[in-house]
Amino acid sequence: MVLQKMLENGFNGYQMPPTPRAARSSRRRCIFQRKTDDHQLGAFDLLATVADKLVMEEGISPKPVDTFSGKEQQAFVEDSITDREQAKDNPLIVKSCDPDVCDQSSLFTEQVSEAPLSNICSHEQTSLPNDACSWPASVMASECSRKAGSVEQLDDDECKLRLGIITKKHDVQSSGCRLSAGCILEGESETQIKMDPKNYRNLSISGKDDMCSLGCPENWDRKQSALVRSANSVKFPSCRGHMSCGSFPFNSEGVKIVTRDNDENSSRCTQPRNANKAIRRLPRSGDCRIRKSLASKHWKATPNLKGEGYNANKERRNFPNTKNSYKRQISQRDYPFKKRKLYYCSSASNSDVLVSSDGISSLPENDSKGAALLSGPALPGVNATPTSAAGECSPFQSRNSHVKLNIKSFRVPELFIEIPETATVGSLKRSVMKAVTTILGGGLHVGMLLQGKRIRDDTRTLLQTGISHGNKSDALGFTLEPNPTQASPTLCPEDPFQHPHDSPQPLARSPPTANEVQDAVEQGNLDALPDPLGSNIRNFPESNNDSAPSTPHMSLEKTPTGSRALVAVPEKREALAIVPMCKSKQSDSAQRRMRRPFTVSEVEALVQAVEKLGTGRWRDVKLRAFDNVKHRTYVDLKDKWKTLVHTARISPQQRRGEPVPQDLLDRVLTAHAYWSEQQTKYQLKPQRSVKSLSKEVN
DNA sequence: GTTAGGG
DNA sequence: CCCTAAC
Repeated sequence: MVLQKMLENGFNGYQMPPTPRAARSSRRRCIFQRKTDDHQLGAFDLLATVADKLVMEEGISPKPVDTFSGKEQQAFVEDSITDREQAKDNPLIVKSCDPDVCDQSSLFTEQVSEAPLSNICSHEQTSLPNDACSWPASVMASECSRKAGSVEQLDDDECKLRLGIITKKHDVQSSGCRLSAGCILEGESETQIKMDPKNYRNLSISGKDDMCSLGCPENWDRKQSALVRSANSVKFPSCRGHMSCGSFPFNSEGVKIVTRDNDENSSRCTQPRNANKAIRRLPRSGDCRIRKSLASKHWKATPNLKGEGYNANKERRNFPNTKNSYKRQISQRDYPFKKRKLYYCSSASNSDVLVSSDGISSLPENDSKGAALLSGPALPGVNATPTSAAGECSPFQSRNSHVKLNIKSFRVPELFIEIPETATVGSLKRSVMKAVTTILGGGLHVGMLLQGKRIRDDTRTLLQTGISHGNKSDALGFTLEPNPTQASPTLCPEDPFQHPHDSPQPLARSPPTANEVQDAVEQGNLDALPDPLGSNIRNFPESNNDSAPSTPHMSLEKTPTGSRALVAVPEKREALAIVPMCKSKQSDSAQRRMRRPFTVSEVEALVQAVEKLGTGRWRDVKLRAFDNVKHRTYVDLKDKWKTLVHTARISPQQRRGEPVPQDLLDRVLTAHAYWSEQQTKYQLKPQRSVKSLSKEVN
């Protein structure tokens, strides 16, 4: 029995009660109660269970429509009955109680005659006809779209999984229908597509604090549910609680993005009433500039922590732990004040896909639209009865030829957000929210990847496509792609700082690699900016070059967790199951520091210091000549000296960059020769310390 | 944490 | 500038 299998595989969130053989002519309501410790299980698990149960015990094919009622802390599943006539009047309803509310142990189904559907949710606009189960997925989706008021059209014979995902969108965008994953597998008891509980948690945008975060654990059992609605409008905040798996809280109107942070009083990023507009129209001030850079593997945060007095010792004190942290901090401080590209690395989970059980399906470079990645490889956790493979879409397929897919979570596309460092965390959060909603709000398309290759032929069966049960779990992947026609990526069209090429065009272009992004940031943007040091050069070397002159007022609050974590992870959101971002290699490496060529003044100061202190005492050199220049570490000075020596030795024609006065180069060679000699002497005569030598020099 | 040196 | 071995 399927249920049994599920239990064996750890899917024990629900206990199936003895089910009364309900007369199909009556409306039934099954109430599932979850154990508290299984609260992380998502609605999809429930639905899968229900679907299986229905198939196994009732012999009925679930109808791919379900609704969730977060407000009531319940999830409902409406299933059609094979007998259309009966089904029409007597839908089977499966209800899941909120784990926090319901008793843990009991789980039962009850036959409820004449259970008023309307009490559960407004079905009129969300339900598909009871015979919808017999429709081709595309038809169903179309119908769903139609009912939902969406223009979304699906390709014919689209995989039902896709259907489910897409329709979920409708569910949020309007009062549209929603397809349950469990129902996707119609007619086959063995087939099940369910969300992995753990990953399921990574799917949503938290509604708890009205903030966009990825990885809300309890998605459907929110106090407020957008799904319980009477009209087409969905309230954003409530809706968010439901953002499970493809259901994005997006409303065509009346969406108000509210963050919990009240620290932002600025009006620069106010929330427009219209979500789409909100996204498109960011304040003229240009503070919010959000660009999506496609699909990369992760988000990076390039934080900038300025305003902290600097000295080497302090630097060390502040970042005593690791070299990396030290480096990272320095890096953060180093970022130019003018334009800052913040890569939000909310978490690996945000960016990382979720794919199959064991792996991550990488997003191919050519998968341009892949903003969100959803992959669903074979589900290892489920006992498979592997056979050949078959298209799950077809109810007529052999019973034994089904592919089991497990969609653990999906990935939020990489966002490119530019925001002034004077902006508050609150505004930043809102920016992220806008970016996310912008990308997702336009609707989603689902793409499929097999072995990294995009599957474009929707008419082929899974078997023909090569998707079989024996596939490696990471072979198959799904991508959730923003709908190019609806998404309004241009968040700040009026932003004076936004150049045409900065406009998000995520949907159409290939996802840039991390390097590409970086290049874009550094070359296209950062480097184009005036040298921040330029105005400070005169004060060199004693001046505090690093204190971003142009932002004297800046009072960027330091983020405890560092700016890299800025976004995504709200400090106290225990609920957010966010995978540590440091998992990925990319996110592991901090953003490379911006290149800051040494100025002649700096070179002079360096040469002078080295002449006095000698080589090999870079920390002292740093303290002596660059003590208040945050962005120059002793390693930098050492490196610069190295390059200076090299530069001095090559012909002027070979030199690049800002020319260093020959006299300085001469001094470099002289000092280098001298100290090299001293070093040699030191090695030969250990009794004479380098320090004493330097004193002699002084 | 610093230094030295390769990349 | 990054990385890291070596100290």
